[in-house]
Amino acid sequence: MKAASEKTIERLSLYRRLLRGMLAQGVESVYSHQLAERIGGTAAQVRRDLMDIGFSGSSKAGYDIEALIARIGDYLDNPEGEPVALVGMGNLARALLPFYAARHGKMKIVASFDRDPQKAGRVIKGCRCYPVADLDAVLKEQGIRVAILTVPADAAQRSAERLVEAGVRGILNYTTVPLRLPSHVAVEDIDMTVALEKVAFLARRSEADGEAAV
Amino acid sequence: MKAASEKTIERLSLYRRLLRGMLAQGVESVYSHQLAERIGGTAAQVRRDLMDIGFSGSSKAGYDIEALIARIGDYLDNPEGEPVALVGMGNLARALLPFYAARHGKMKIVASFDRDPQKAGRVIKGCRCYPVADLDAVLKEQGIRVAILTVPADAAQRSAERLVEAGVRGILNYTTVPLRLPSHVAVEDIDMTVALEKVAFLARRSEADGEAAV
DNA sequence: ATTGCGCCGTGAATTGTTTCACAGGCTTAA
DNA sequence: TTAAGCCTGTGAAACAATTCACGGCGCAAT
Repeated sequence: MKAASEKTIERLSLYRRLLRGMLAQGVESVYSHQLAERIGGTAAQVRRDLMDIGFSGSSKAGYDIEALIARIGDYLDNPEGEPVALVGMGNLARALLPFYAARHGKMKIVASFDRDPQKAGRVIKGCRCYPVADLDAVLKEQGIRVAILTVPADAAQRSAERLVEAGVRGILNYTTVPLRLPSHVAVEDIDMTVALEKVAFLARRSEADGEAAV
Repeated sequence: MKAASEKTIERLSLYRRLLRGMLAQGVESVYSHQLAERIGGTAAQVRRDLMDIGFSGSSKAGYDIEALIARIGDYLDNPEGEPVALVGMGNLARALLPFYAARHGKMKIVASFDRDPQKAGRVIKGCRCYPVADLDAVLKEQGIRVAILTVPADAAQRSAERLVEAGVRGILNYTTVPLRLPSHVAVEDIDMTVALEKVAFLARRSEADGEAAV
């Protein structure tokens, strides 16, 4: 059982979400090919992923869903819980908040920050918004090590650096700026512009291929 | 010059954005290692990507920024322009709209759709919102082949299928549901939950590694 | 019992992506 | 005009991820 790859991590998170849904519907076990079909992958890949985290099924009933959810939790989650900060309380952040707030489990947005003094001090959608000046204090006090970055592009790099100084070790970057940070900080970019251009390109390309194949 | 990989497509889109910024600042040319530094990659990778689209620089001045932007445009963009539909006018969509509206170039959100009759018929943030019943007609009339999906999870699969029936060939999926669609349809998932869990996990793992290395 | 079937676990092969490393070109300087 | 330096373009090597393919197990049916 060697360290799972990043791709595997992503799929584990996805498996868990699907499994929770299945469990809620009363399903108790699942075969690799069933799970594969739901995520749009192959059965071998599912088996490989679960092998990577040392989880075993049986040839009879496949994988026990409840046990698998638990195992994925053991593997992915911080047992202490994971407090998260939301930095930059703009429109996007406000749309994201209820989304992440509805999460079950360990991950929880416990504080937000904004430059605008109008916002700071208020409680927005159930989340206390602090002025940026308090960033260091709040993060340290609450032991926050993961942040979601939704500030305007021109503030991105600077904000990220402040976060790292305040002890943050993982940043989910909704900004369009590629962050330059020390390598011990994990950054995950969600680049909505790139994603849209990519899908448009692929749509065109797959159409062209289709024609070519006729 | 064989077909560029998906990873390369993503980077091309990113290069272009950075190059536009550089050009706006009066920079006229760039070396592969400079571009690499900005995206957090290697010089060899940049050169390989540009080679893939048949773009050449010179050893003297590196790559001509203006020409490179143009070349990437030729490669990625639909010369006819690319009208895009936004399906599901919730909070997230409203936050995304101004974001995508600010795009330069070919890509443009020209119509949105919502189940709620209150929203349909209105113009929200400069984008006309139609009732879902008109989906087929509007998409065909405007020749829309790319859509951004921001409906609630329980409507995702069904909405996606309707889009495909109406001629859509690329979907940017903000939903948490993995879509099951014919393989000629390009789907790009933006899974915000998975991304957050991943970054939290990587943050913890890299910390653990750091300790282990001491 | 014994045979057949379907599924898991996994080494090996394959496919895809990144990095290495160097030839060749242009430029500057002695 | 020769030498040195820095950059591009690119085969080849290295690395990573996915898929293949088969042994083995457990159940069901004959």
